[in-house]
Formats: sequence, C-alpha cells, structure tokens
Amino acid sequence: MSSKNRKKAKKITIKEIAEKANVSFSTVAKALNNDPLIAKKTKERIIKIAENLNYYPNMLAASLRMKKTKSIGIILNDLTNPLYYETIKIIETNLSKRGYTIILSDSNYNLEIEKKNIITMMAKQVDGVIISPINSASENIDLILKNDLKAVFIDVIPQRKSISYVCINHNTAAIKSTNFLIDKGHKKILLLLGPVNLSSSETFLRGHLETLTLNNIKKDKSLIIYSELSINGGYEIMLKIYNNQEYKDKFSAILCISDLLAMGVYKASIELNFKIPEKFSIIGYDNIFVAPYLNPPLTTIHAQKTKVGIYSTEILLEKIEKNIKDNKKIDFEPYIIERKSVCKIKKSNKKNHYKIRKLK
Amino acid sequence: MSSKNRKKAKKITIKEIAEKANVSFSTVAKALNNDPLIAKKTKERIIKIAENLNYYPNMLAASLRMKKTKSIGIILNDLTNPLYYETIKIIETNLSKRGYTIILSDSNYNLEIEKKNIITMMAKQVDGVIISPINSASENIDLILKNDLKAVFIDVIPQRKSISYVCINHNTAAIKSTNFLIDKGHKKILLLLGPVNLSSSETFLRGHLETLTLNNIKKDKSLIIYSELSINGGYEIMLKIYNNQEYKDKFSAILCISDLLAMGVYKASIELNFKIPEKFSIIGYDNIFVAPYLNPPLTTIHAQKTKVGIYSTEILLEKIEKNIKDNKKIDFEPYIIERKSVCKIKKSNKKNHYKIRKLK
DNA sequence: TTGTAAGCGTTATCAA
DNA sequence: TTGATAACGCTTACAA
Repeated sequence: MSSKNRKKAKKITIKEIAEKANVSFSTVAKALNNDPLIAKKTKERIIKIAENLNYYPNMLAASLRMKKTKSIGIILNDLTNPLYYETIKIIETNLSKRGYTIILSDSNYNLEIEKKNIITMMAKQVDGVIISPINSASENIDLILKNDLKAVFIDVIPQRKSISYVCINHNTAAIKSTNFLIDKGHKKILLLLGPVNLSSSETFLRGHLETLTLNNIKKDKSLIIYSELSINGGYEIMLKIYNNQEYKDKFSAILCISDLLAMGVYKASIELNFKIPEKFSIIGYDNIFVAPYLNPPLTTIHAQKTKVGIYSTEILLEKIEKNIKDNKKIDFEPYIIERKSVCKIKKSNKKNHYKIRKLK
Repeated sequence: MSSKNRKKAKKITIKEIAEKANVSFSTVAKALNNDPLIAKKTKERIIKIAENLNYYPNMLAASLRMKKTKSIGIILNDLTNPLYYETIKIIETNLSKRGYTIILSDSNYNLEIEKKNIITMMAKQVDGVIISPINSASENIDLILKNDLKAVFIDVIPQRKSISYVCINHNTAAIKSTNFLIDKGHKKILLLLGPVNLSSSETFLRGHLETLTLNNIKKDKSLIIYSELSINGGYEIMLKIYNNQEYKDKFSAILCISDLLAMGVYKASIELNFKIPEKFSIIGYDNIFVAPYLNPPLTTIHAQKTKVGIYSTEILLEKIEKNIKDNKKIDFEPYIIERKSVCKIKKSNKKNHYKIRKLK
C-alpha cells in the first residue's frame, strides 16, 4: 500500500454515526450528550460506534450553537518576562481542569496590538479574558466594557468603576521599597521604570515621590528613567549613565520596577566593573524565580504571582458560569524580600551627601 | 440612568448591518470581505455602517463554514520552564503577524493529559499544532497521524516516518557535554535526567553512555538519576545524595539535562555548603536566559530556542497554507557555552581515581 | 451588481 | 423513546 493510497481521514460527524447506527442524527447527538431520554441500549450502541469511528465532536459547531466556547483569552505584555510564568501556569492548570482552553496573546506594551488582541478574542468568541492592560485609562479598556466582554484585569487597575481586577498594589510596592532604601541610609535613589505609557510605571512613580517627600528628600527629575522592561533595557541605561559626568555621585541605590531591569544592571556591573551593593545597592520588583540565584542574591519586592492566577481565574469563572455581576476587586500587598543586593550606606557618605546639599 | 438600565450590548451580525443598509445580508458579507463584485459605493456605505455599529465578525461561524480556524495549538510540557518562553514568544509574534491565534496547553509530562490536549485541539479544529511530545513512541503520536492533524514536533523526534520536526539534537548534546567533562579530567560523572518516560532523557542517556564507552570509562548505574525537571527536582536529588555514603567520592561532575536541574544543584550547594565548581563541576542544558547570571555563571549546552520557534511555525504554515505534504526534518546542533561552573580536575584526583579502579 | 439559498456540525424544540 | 427541523452566523455558488 503506497502512501498515496492511504485513505485520507475524513472527519467523522454525528451524521456518519447515525448512518452506521441506523438512527437519526439527533438521536446520536442526544446519546453522546448522555440525554436520559435515550434508551440505555441505543445509547451504548451509539457510543461504541462513535468510539470505533474515532469520533470527536466539532466544538466549533457546538460553540456556535450554544454561544459558549469554553475558551478564555489571556492577553499579556511580554511572554518573555518570567513574571508571567507562574501566573500562566496556574491559570492553565485551573482552567483546563474545568474544561477551558487558553488563547494566548502578547501585546508587547503596544496599545495598537492590545486593541487587535482584544478584538481577536471577541471575534473568536471567548467566554472571557484575563488581561494585563498596558494603560489604566486607554480606549482598549472601554472597548472591553462596551462589548460586555467578561474580563478580569491583572497587574494594573483600570480607572473605571464596573470592573474586576486582581492586582499587586504598586503604590505599596513603591512606598515599601523606597522606605527600605531610605532606612538603609540611601537618599539618592535612581528609579528605573518601564515604558512611559505603562500605568504601573505611573503608579509606582507616584508612590516613590510621595515617600521621598515624606522623608524630606529632594526630588531630582534626572533620577527618574523610563526604559524598556527587559534585561537589555536596564543594561543600556547603565551603560549610558555610568560614565556620564552628570550622574557622577548622584545616586547610591537603584530601584528597579522589574527584576529584569535589575538583571540588566547586574549585567552592566560586570562589564563596567562596579560592585553590587558596594557601589550601588539594587532593589528589584516581582521576585522572579531567579532572584535568589543572582550574584549577589537580589533584594526585591515580592509579587504574589500564583495568587493572581488563582483569583483571576476564579473570579472570571464565576462571572461566566454563575453569571455573577458584581465586581471583585482584589489587591495584594507586596512585601520586601531582603537578600544581598542592598547595603547600608556608610556614615561618611551621608555626611558627604549633606555637604553636597549645602553646597547647592 | 441606573446601571440596571444600561442596554445590554447585543452582539451585532451581518443581518443587522443588512437591515440598516437596506441590502441583503449576503451583500454585506461580500462587502466586508472586500469582494470586487460589490459596487464601490455600497461597499463603502456598508463598511461605514459596520464600523458605526461596532461590528466584528463571528469567527466561529466563518471557521465552521470555511473549515479553517486560524488557530494553532501549542502543546508543551511545563509552562514554568523558561526554556519554552523564547520559543513561545517568537511563535506568537510570527503567527499573530499572519493572522493566527495560539491555543496553549501544558501536558505536565503526563501522557494522559497530553492525549486530552491533542483531542481538545482537534475538537477546537485548530489548523495545526506545534507539540513538544513526551514520548517519541507513544500512542499520542499516532493519534495525531491517524487524524491527519497537521503537526510539527519540537524537542523530541517521534519514531515515525511521515512527520515534520524541528529539534535540538540531544544525542550531540550528550556527546559534546560528556566529552567536555572528560576533557577537563572528569571521569566520574553524575547524570541528572528528566522523567523516565521522557524521550529526551533516553536519547541523552544513550549519547552519554556511548561517549563513556568510547573513552573507556566504566559505567555506573547509580550515577544515572531520573528526576522531575525543575529546580526542586535537582535540589532534592542533591539533598538525598550528598550525605549518602554510597555516593561518597563517586563523582566529581554533574551533568544536568536541564538548566533548571543545575539550578537545583546550585540551591543545594548553598544549603549543604559545597563549592561549585571546586567540589562538583556542573554543566547544564538549554542555556536559559539566566545561565550567565548564576553564581558561578553556568556552563551549559546552548539550545537554539528561537530558531526552533521560527522554523516550526514556518514549516507548519507551509503545510497549512500551501498544503505542502513532504515532511521537513530539521535538527540543530547544540554547542557548549563555557562559563565558570566546570573546572579542570586536579591530577592527584585522577591518580586517586585509578587507584580506586584497580582496587575493584 | 445584488439577492437567494444551501451548507458547515452542532443543540434544542416540538412532533410523532 | 426517537425523529424532523430550525437555528447559530457566516461563505459561496448560482440565480436574478
């Protein structure tokens, strides 16, 4: 039998089963859906035939008819960021346990792509989405609301009322980390944020500045830097800054809004040959799985990634399956995990700092 | 206007547009699909109306009719493994550029779940799948073939003829890494594999054993350990072995089939207070993005993850869109990236080794 | 250039 | 207990 002769597997449908079983196709449908009205005998017969024919149902047809797809859209911003790993894993586990399937997409921190992704999800008739939106006030949020797309937002809190979200409180993160550095004697802090249009950058910045104010620390615009959220982003910033006279002695600590940025600083530290934390103390955000393995182990703000996954799917499934209308708003309080990348600043330095301030 | 009164957004279809435009719904369909037969004027009118109504097509219906879903199934084994993310990222980027959507699932190295995942993909009528199968000879492979599901296999090479795959050559990986260790003077190598039923464990083991034979090194079954493919897997193995008399002085290097396992060894090294590479040289596999940041930077075998993503989507799309039947078989030759986790073994040790052998 | 109608594979209502 | 039929929202061949 040559491979040319191999019979092309025709997709078998309930009609074919009906033919073989000598019943109508609607009987088959009922039998396969375990309808109690169908006689046990015929039911068993039909099921056996279906198995023999290697039948599996066309969910497209069923979904079209039932207006339920058992698919959930997941819209994230950079699949390469380990921040997402744990969240995706638990979402997949929980959803597939409940018979749902995941449609995954990546917006790349780009509002146009995010819009396209949302529209695709609607076109594919997902039962709901879990989305990490780029901007808390963008039109894309309204697009979701206007179309009654069931959604739970993660990571950033949209500026709308009737919305469910599960987030890490970035404000708390900023306050705790800034205070942590100040407590260690750092008054000159370089802040590395993500892209400007990213709402979490904004929120974090606000918390940071407020904390500086409360501690009577002068703000310095040049110490706030927006960057791509990646190792390379942090790395390139450091390359630019390190030998720049403008930044000489201007900061003793670097607060990074993502552990990836912190890793970029680590990378630069090797190339530029500066020591962490002796030269610069570093603090990250997210507590990605590698943080304890870095050299030195990274002090960072822990984000409850698994919890975000668990709660977001739970809330979404309630909306979908129990048609629950009221919105749940959950935010987790992140906390510092102290490791070895932040050191106490020496008194002498502090003095030095005051001197400089007085000289101004 | 109370929120109760908010008009529920009815999903609008071509029928509604047809009504508003005073044409038949098939005219609308053609207009929206840019059918050249439709008059420019009406076309523009219809498109405008569609936009105003905020119409987006129901792809379910279209897919059912056209027998094309523009969805691709991705079936992997542990979404928590960083190994996958570079691949997923590029697959997502390339596919979404071409109008495809990704349905993602995780088999957890479990053949039952893998089977379920494959069936779900078929039920959802994906146009094709990219799958990292657990076992190269499992029934699940046949399930795919029997149903003419368009597929490209990654990571493991199925033992079937008419199949397309894009893989890293695990045999080469094993040979190169084993030789690398031997060249550095290591003759007592502990091999940390993944789960037993995982084909890559098998392939790797074969290459390793052959290389030992070629180098006249005695094989020792107790030095081959199967483990869960995770940080914790490697960690727990080390905890068990380290203080076990049976293993005392039995190995000087650890060859890990995954960088995650290597990280587990690193974790254990801190807890048990042994030095890498002084006490044990470590070599990993995959070259995940963190490898250079570990302490010490991990010497590992580089796997071309991005290339796997690029080629697998390319091949799959050719099958789907150009209906190309012949199978492409690509395997990449992995190569060692030397960093700091392997050291040369001291002469004295070598002598010691011979002594022990003679004593046997 | 536009409209009619059949069909994709299901589910679900009603009739037999 | 089973069967006929309409419907889900779209594409497409054919008729007008």
